[in-house]
Formats: sequence, structure tokens, C-alpha cells
Amino acid sequence: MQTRKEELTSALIDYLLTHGLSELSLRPLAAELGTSARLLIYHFDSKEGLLAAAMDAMHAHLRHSLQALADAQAPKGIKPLRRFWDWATAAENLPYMKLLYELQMLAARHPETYGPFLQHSATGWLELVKRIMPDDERDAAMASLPIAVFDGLFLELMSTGDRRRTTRALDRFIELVEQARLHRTETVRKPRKVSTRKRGT
Amino acid sequence: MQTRKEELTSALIDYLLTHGLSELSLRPLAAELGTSARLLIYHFDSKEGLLAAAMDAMHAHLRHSLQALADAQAPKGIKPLRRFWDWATAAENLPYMKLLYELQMLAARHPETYGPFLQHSATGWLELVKRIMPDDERDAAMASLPIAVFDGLFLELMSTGDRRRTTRALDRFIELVEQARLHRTETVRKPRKVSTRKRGT
DNA sequence: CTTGACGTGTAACGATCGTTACATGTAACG
DNA sequence: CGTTACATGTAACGATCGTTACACGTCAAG
Repeated sequence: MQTRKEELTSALIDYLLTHGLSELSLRPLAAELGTSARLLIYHFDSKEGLLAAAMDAMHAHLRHSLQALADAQAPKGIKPLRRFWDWATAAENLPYMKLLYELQMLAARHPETYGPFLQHSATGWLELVKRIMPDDERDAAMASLPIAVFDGLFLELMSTGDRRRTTRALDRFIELVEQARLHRTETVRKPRKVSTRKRGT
Repeated sequence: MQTRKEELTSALIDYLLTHGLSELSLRPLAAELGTSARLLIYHFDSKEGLLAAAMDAMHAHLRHSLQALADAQAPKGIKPLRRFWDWATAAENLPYMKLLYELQMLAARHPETYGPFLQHSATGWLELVKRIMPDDERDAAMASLPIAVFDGLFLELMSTGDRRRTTRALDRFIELVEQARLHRTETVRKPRKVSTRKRGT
């Protein structure tokens, strides 16, 4: 629609990508965008509207980029979880993912402020990751494990910037799953006491 | 030393535990503590000094509580990672861990503001977790994997509050490691092509 | 030419921020 | 008693916050 608002939204995203959400203020933002706080309110109605537009754009970028990943046919050697990791840590997506995680953390502590921007983030995560696990006779807990591994390693990547080590750790996890699957199929039918299962609801 | 300052520090911690760091303001805080912003500055010199005292107390609590865990002899059936998880998610420690993770996230985006409060958080984490992994012929990446699993699951616990599922997922991970170790010792010496290593830069 | 929507600049509003000035109260100690 | 250190209350400072009032310019449509 309005080209001016879209220009501003795009510049706004760039600003948030580098400065984060938690200390956003209109006047410094406007100064860096070469405009004024007055104009930001004019175009976005309020700070909340401005954040809403930015978060929408962020979600849209991630959804779009992830769709592109899903459309491309998977290279044969690479496991889906690793492929997802490569996508998330790619230069074009990493800042967006950082912003998404920051939003998630802020929303956990201040849902009244940041909760509204948390549109259902299963942009594809879940469906994509669902097919990662053997999914054999395991339950939902097993399915959430790769996501947790991803989250934890991504968190560490954000803190340390050590992409090499985090990527290796992810590969280790993938190996672990593979080995466990092999082990499970080799020791064929000894039904294997699963110790900690407690009979969930 | 000063009893008054310690009283305030303790009440301050309780406040931060429930309200978080990112939106802390002196006057609302003082109101809930039954004192005034004037007094907070008087005792802590500045807002930064106040945060420093609070973060010190937080780190002290965690260090102390973790030491107690280390001193108690480990129950035989429970894996160290699970034991650490149980400790971290216990009612008395969970709010402190939440606060620690919040600090970590804020420091990642605004190191100039929150970095100073990030005293070397290896209060025992690392040494404790070091002994978790088989540690056989594996490298540092493998050692960081349990920490990442812990982080990811803890993150999810914070967001969803679903302690049951996250705990189960942790148990799944432990099983995975066990199975992989079994598999590795059964298929004794076939050195196992590690497929996905790519030779990083 | 007039109208009206869009965009913009200047300036201010009231609220809240961290912080400080100044006065005062209390209690231990010489 | 007088002094001194700690603690506290009342007010205000200047800065910054999100937001608004008001005026002005541009430019296509009638």
C-alpha cells in the first residue's frame, strides 16, 4: 500500500535487528532513520503499532525464508535438523532469529507488553522438525528434544558467537540419534525395559 | 555489615525474581519494598549499584545452593544431568535460574548495560557437567551438548511451564547417550566414518 | 483555482526516569 | 550535653519518555 510506511518499516526492522527490542525508544530510532518521532507516530499510530508492524515483518521474513528452504529439495547427505540449523544461522536469517528469541524471552517475563507480538511461531518449525525424529514408538517428549537441542545451541551461539563449536555439537547430537537408532534395530526384539516411562496422561 | 542494606537486598531480590530485570524502575520498586527511591540510592549509590548487589546475591544463592548439591552424596540411580535438572527446577532455585537466564539474554544484546553483572557463571556448571559425558574419545563439542540440551529444555520450561514434558525430554536425552555408548562398546573397533564433518574454515 | 488528503516541522504536554539538595530524626559515644 | 554517624522524608532537578496540537507545504482531483 503506502510506500512511505513500508520504507519506514524496512528501515525499522534493520534498526531492531541490531539494537534489540528491550531498550527501544522513539527519538533515537527516528534520528537513525532520518525522520522524527512525530512521523513514526503518524505512520504507526503508537509505539505499540510500530512494534506490531516490525514483528509482523520479522515473522513474515522468517516464514518466507523458511518456505524457500522447504521448497528447495533436500540435499541427500544432510540431516533435516542440520539443514534447519544451517538455515537459521545463515547470515540473512541469524539476526531475525536472534530477534525472535529475544522477543520470546521478553514475552516470558512481560506477556502483557510483548505477548501480543508472539504470533504462533510454528511458522513451520514443528512440521519441519516432526519429520526429523525416527518417530517410531516414541512420544512427544522425544519429539521436543531436537527443538531443545536447537534452542540451547542457538542460545550459546548468540552468547559466544562460536559457530564452529555449536555446529559440531549439533552434529554430535545427530550422530547420537543415529547410533541409538542403529542400536535399537540391531538388538532386535528384546523389548528393552524403558526405565523412566511413567505412564503419562 | 549493615543490617538495613541486607534487608533491602533480600527484599530487592524477591522483587526481581518476580518482576524481572528489563523493566526495573526505582519508584515502583521502592513502593513495593515500603521505602523510597531516595533510600535506595542512599544505600546502593546508584541503580547500577543496586543491580550489582542484587546480581551478587543471586549468584551467591546459586553458588551456595549448588555447593549443597555437590556436597550431598549422589543417589545411585540418578544420572548427574538429571540431578542437575532437578536441582535447577526445584522451587527454591527455579526463579533464580530464570533470572540468570534473563540476565544472560539481556547481556547478549546490551553488554554495556548488563555485561558487568555477568560474573563468570561457571559456578560449578561446567565442572559438574564435565563428568556427565563418557568423555571417551570425544571432543569439546560433545561436552557442550548436555549443556545445550539443558539450556534448551530450561528455556522451554520457562515459556510453557510444562515441567512434565521437559523433564521427560531430558530423560530421553540421557537414554540416548546411554544407548549410544552401549552401541559404541558393542561394535568394538570399527572406527566409524563420521559423515557430516565438512572441514570448517 | 479550490479542495483535501498526505506528509512534515516545531514545539510542547504530562508523565516518569535516575539522581540530588536540604533538612530532620534517632541513637551511640565522648 | 554535644558530637557524629546512620537513616529518613520532602522536593525538586534536568533528562527523556510516548504522545499531541498546530501550522505548513505538496500535489493530484474536482
